Amino acid sequence: MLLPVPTYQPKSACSSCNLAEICLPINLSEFETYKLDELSPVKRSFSRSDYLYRSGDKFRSLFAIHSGSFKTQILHEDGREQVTGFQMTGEIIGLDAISTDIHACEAVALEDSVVCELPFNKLEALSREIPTLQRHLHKIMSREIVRDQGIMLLLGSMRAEERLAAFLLNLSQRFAARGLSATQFELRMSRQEIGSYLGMKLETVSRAFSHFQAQGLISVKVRTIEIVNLAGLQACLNSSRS
Amino acid sequence: MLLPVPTYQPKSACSSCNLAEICLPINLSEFETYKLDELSPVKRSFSRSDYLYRSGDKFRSLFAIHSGSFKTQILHEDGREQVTGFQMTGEIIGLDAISTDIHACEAVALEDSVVCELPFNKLEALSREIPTLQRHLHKIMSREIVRDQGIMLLLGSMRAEERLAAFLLNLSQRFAARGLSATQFELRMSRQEIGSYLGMKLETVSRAFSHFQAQGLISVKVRTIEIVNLAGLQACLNSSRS
DNA sequence: CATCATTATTGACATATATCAAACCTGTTT
DNA sequence: AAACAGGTTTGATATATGTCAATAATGATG
Repeated sequence: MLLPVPTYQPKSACSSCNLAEICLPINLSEFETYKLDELSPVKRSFSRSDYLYRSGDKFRSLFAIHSGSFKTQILHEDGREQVTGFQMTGEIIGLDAISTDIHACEAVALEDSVVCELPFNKLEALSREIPTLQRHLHKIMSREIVRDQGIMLLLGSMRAEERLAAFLLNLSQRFAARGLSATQFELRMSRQEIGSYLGMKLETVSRAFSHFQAQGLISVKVRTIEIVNLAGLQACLNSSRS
Repeated sequence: MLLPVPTYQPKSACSSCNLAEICLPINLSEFETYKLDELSPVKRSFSRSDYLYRSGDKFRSLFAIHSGSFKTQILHEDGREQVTGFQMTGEIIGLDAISTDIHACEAVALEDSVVCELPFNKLEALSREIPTLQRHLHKIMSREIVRDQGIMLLLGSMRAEERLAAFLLNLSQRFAARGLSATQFELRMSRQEIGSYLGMKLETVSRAFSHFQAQGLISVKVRTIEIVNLAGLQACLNSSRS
C-alpha cells in the first residue's frame, strides 16, 4: 500500500476522553494510566468549516480527533494553497507546530467534529516519566514523516488516475480500520480539496472519477463512493510506465 | 522562503564528535554535556554511492551528518523511485524509521562523507533526563514534517521552473548557513536526482537551468552553479498564476 | 415549491511537460 | 592521445493535464 495507514484501536466505552484508548492507544500499567490523567485533556467541538487553528497561531497543544474529520492546509504568500492531509477519528493533528512553536498550517473541520486537546508541555513532561508514552509519541511523529514522504512519492511520480486510486484505497483502509465499510463511504471533502491534496485540478479529479466508474471500478454518486472492483483499483497503481 | 532551512550552528573545534555543537546544537549545562557523552557516538565514513542504510534494514540509530552529503529515496514496487531529500552537514537522517523500527527509505552518500551514529535507545533514555534534549529532538522531528509539507506544496502546486528556483534558493540558504557562499556552489547530485526530487524529468531540469541562464539569473557550468540575480530567482517563485 | 448558491460534470481547446533521439561534454581508462 | 561511459544539453514531437466555458446536479433558503 502506498499511503501508510495510521494504526487505530477501536474505542471502547468513552466516559470523558478516554485517552489511553482513543488518543494514545498504548498499553499502560494502572499507575501509568493514572499518571496520564494529569494531562486532563479538554474536549472541544467544531462545526463544519470551523478552524481548529490557523497559520501563525501560537502552538500550545496537539489535538486528537475524537470524532469527525479535518483537513490541514498550507497557505503560500501568493494565494496558492495546498491541502497537506485529511485527518479522521483517532489521528493526531498539530505536530508541525512543535518545530517553531507557531502553527505553520491551518486545520479546518470538514464536518461537525470533536477533538481532545493535549497540552504539549504536559505531554512532554509525562513522556519523560512514562517511556512507553515517549516511544509512542516518537512513533506518531515518525509516522507522520513516513506519510508525508508517501505523498511526495505520489505527487512526484504518479499520474492523475494513479493518485486518485491511491487516495481512494487509502481512505478505504482507514475507514475499514475504524470498523466502517471498506467499499462504501461518503467523501467529506470537495473535488477541489481532493485536487489540491493530489496536485491536480478539480476537473481532472472529476474526470478520473468518471473514468473509474466507466471502467466498472467504482460507483460514484457525487460524494458517495462505492468501490466495486477493489483489485482493479489496486491494479491502477502498479500500471506505471515511468 | 518556501522550503524551510534547518538551523545550523557552525562547529567549533571538533575533537571526537562534538555532539553538543554539531549533531545537536543546543545549550546544555556542564552536567548535561557530561551526560550526553553516554551516547558515545561512533563515527563512520562513507564513499560516494555507499549506502548508509537500505530500505528494510532494522532501525537502531539516527545519523548526524558530520561532513559530506546524502540523498534519501523511497523505492516503489514497480521500480519507481522518489528522492525524498538531500541532506548536508549537521542534518539528522533516519527519522522515518522510528515509526516501524524498519528503515522505510534508503540513504546514499553523494560524496565522501562522515556520519555520527546516535543509538536511538540511548537518545530516548537521555532525553528523558534532559528536557532540553527532549525538546530538541521533538523540534528536529517536527522540522522534518514541516520540510516535507513544504515539498508537498512544491510538488502539488508549482510549475517546473518554480520548483527549480525554490530548490536552488533552498540550497543557497543552506550553504550560507554553513559559512559557504550563497551564490556559488557545486551541486552534488545529478539532473536525474534533482528531477526525481522535484517531480520532473531530467530533460526538464536541464531546460530550466538553461532558461535561467538565458535570463541572466544564474550561470550554469554542468554542476557548478552561480546565482547571478538572487532577487530575480526569488521573483520566479511569486510569479504564479495558479 | 421556486430560487439561489454551490459543487460537480462534461466538452473543446491550450499548454506544460514527457518522450524519443541525437549530439555534446567531461572525466576515466587503455 | 584515443576510446569509452556516464552525464548533460538540445530539438522535434506526443500527450497528460490545465484552462475556459457551458450545463447539470445538489442542497439551502425564503
